[in-house]
Amino acid sequence: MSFPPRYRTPRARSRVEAAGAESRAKAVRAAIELFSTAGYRGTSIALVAEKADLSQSGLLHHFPNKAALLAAVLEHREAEDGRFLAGTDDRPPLGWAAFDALTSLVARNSTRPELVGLFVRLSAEATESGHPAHAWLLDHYTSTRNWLTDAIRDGQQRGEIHPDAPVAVLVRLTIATLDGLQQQWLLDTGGTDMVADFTTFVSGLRTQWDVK
Amino acid sequence: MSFPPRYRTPRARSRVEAAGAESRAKAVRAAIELFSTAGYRGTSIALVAEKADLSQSGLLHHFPNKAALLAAVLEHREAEDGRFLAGTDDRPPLGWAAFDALTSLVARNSTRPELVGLFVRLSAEATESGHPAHAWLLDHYTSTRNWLTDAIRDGQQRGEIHPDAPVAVLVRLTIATLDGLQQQWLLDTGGTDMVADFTTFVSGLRTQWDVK
DNA sequence: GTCTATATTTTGATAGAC
DNA sequence: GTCTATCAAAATATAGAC
Repeated sequence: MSFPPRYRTPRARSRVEAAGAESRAKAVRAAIELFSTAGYRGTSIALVAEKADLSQSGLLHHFPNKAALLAAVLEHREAEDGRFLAGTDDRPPLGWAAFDALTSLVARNSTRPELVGLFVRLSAEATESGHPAHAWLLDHYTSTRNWLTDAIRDGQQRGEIHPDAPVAVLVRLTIATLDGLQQQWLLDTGGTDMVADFTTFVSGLRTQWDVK
Repeated sequence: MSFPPRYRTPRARSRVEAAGAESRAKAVRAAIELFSTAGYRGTSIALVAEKADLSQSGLLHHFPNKAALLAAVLEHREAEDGRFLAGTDDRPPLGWAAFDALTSLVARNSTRPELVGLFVRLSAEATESGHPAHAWLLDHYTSTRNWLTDAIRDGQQRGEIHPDAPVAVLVRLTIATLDGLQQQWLLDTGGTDMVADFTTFVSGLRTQWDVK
């Protein structure tokens, strides 16, 4: 984990605590909205506070500083993702099914421009090694890459994906496609269909590396 | 053009003008370096000035404001690109040759992390409609898309690329791949080989859509 | 063309009352 | 938990001397 959890594990709350938690959650939502359009650097905590109907100090009561707010945002995002890719089952999708799961993820993302914006902007910002989300970003890419690598390898072992498929390259290309499509989708005035495009990409992979 | 040119067209300069132009160019170079790591929003003009061995006001003598500095940076980038994709010939590469030209571009980029960083960061920042580089970014994507679209269509007409190839989708996927690989390349500690990955992508396209 | 000095705003953060 | 008041630092920009 790149950021230590600042939420306590859920438990029964007194009424006062519940009110506080609500403000906090409101602040996180506001931060997501603003970070996703102006980025982390581009949004002031004052603006987040305003959007959350709090004073600046009221906001800073919940987070020691701006970086902590970002940490909470990232945490929330991961939680909302809720291990989406793990599938509704307990078992993660493997082989080509992993690509289907990714397609579902794209479909879901295309209804959530805020989350896409958040990710695209933070990904670019946090490439810098000093950025407060740098560790998170590294972790995100590493785990995504590992997950997809394992899925493809499993497909090869089960004779579903061709053994000659260059796994590492395909993993990087797939992730690149996902990221790049999001970038274009954000920029476009609604013209591009991420799902259709990614589907085409996947079917290209299949025609080349499917064992049939 | 999204930004009006602020450089005059080259001509003979007096010695005083030459000194001024040198400071200006130095500032642009410094700005590129800083924008490419911390982004536009993340770098102050004071820092750019320092890196260019100028006072802040000395820098602002050449550019009315920060946005103008950014405009000069973008202009410089386009100039340095020097219509790289147009090829060394007078004629732009068409059909599969366009993808070879893109591969060359990737190879060139992989020796210039500053330019890649600049583009990746600005692309993400400038997705926002209020950003000073927003128009530039739109223009950049539009012209790239048009160029590649025309190249593929030409390949189809000459019987080099399969007529059933979904041109618009391939264009978006190719651009997405380029952008996404740059993102990963920036993040990585030197592990990924953009050129090799993109080459694999292109050969995938060829095996699927080449007319042979 | 370049500098020093300064004005103005914005930002992140703290202190302390309620 | 939330607010008002306040601070110190940083950032953009301008004025005017040289």
